[in-house]
Amino acid sequence: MNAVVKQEDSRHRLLEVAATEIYENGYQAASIATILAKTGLSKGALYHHFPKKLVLGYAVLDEIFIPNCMARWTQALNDSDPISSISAFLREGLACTTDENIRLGCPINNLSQEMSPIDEGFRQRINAALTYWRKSTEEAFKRGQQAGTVSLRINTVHNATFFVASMEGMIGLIKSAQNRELLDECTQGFIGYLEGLRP
Amino acid sequence: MNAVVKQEDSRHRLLEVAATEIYENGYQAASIATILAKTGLSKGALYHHFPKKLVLGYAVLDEIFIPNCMARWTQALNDSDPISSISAFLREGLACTTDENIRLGCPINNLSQEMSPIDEGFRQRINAALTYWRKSTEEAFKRGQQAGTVSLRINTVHNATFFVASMEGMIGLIKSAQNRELLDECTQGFIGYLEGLRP
DNA sequence: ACTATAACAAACCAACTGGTCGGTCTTCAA
DNA sequence: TTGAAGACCGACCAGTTGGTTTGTTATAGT
Repeated sequence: MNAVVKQEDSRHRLLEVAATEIYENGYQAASIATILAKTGLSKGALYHHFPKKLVLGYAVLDEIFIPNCMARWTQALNDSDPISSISAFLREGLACTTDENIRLGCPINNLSQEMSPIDEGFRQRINAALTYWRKSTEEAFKRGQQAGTVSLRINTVHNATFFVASMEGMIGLIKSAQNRELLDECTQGFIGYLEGLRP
Repeated sequence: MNAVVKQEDSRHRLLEVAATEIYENGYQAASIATILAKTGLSKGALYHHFPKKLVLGYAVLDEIFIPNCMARWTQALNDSDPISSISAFLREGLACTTDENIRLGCPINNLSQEMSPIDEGFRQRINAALTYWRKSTEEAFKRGQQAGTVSLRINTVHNATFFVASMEGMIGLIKSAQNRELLDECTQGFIGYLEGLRP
């Protein structure tokens, strides 16, 4: 019993330390040695739970990054007035963005930019997450159209895709600017676009 | 004389091979050994022209990536109807985007995401380029307002920032999707947003 | 002709990379 | 009591990393 707890403990600790390490340095530059140092575990422990570094990377994506993002988003969408709720989501994001978030951006987007071209496993996982994000946004727009809060003249597919792209782009832009003001400006431009989707 | 030519030759070759290597793998994962192999030059040659890998990286950014991007953009902007010219730019981008572009995205954005958090030299260079891009877009919007082709009710700063963000985001999104159709959808959503900025 | 210097070449280096392997300790079922 | 398996340790490995050093060749200025 205790052994099982300890196992789950070690696996979890490995996963979380690896997540922050990958978030800070990217997957390729994330060093197994430093992950082990920060967990206090040994190489044997890591390679007992994960056969390769790649598998550890996939696990971080599947079990930490993607669930985290999805939770926050789906929670913000169940509404018949998506434009308002998304705007609120943006404003809330503006408020609760930490300095670390500004510096490091979105973990999924980071991995996407780094790994998509060179590893299919990463790419497919990230693409699935982004596709889900696009689809759920698209459905939110459709619900808005039915409820009369979104213009019937807009194409929900196009705008959902553009929305997700802009979202990732905004976070990325802030990363190189490292400037909160710019995040504010961009958010206002973003909200302006969203308001333009009303009937 | 011949020596000078040869020097410029070697430096240039180094720079260009390094550029494609960095474009493919990112800066950190770009291997000096493979760059040398592809140029046919020796380590002595490289470290004669560039004292460190970092300096080579900066040079690639300063002398290849940034000029390339700037040229294409400023060329697209000198117009009193920026919305039309930007839309045309997007449509042209849609048409002339190679498979490699789809797979690898925008070199500057790649470096931005990878290096901004961990190296100030990269960050400042990229930020300067993006700032220039934002400012020139903002001025294009202003010119449009004076010419009556852009609504006076929009905030040019906010929308210029949002535009640049969306641009980078779109390229990034396509990278993980690796899907031309999605680029088309996103472009249409993008153009829809731009059209909404008219009076 | 002489010399200084630019332009390379290539052997060499310490540090680090992800990954392996033999062994140890604990837990638990038979 | 015994045996098997899970959990973990840490020495070890081959290969790679960016970077240095020593040496050679070619060219330009004097």
